[in-house]
Amino acid sequence: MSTHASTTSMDQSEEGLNREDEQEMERRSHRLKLPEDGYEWKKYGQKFIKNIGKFRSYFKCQRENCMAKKRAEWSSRSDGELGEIRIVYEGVHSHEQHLSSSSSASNSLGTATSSSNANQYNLLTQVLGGDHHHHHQSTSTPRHPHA
DNA sequence: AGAGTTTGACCAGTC
DNA sequence: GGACTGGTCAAACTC
Ligand SMILES: [Zn+2]
Repeated sequence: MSTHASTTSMDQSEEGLNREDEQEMERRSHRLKLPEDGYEWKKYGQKFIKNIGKFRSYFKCQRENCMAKKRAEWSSRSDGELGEIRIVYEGVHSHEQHLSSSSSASNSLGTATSSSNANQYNLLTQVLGGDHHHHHQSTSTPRHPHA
């Protein structure tokens, strides 16, 4: 038996998508898109804050000379329905934002830079356990200027 | 191939 | 001193 017959069975060398792969891909295709703010961010962490029952993602500006950070927070919904996403900016940018609203979608070559993959992140849960004490700290609650 | 993303583990601060 | 939380890093994975 054995005798690796040339391409064995589950060889995903180049073209061989298994159901699991497709499932994974499909799962991955469901990502949360954050509103573009004109800056490029790199996600470096995500955690679930059980205290508030919300997810929190951590982003950092991609500029080498920029240390601005961004924090995205949203409620956890098992229905797949996300509440409102609150974005908190920390630090200041030492550069002007380059990405802008209009003038995007322009590619001489069809490099498919489509804005489809602008800001897509996967939602997952991190288990946090233990709720005993309560802490009171000025939870900055930014209010909107106006509804 | 590379950049960007994902996820668990680690660290620090707090009580 | 231990326990818990929030924040960050790094390896692994994806595209
Ligand atoms: Zn910046």
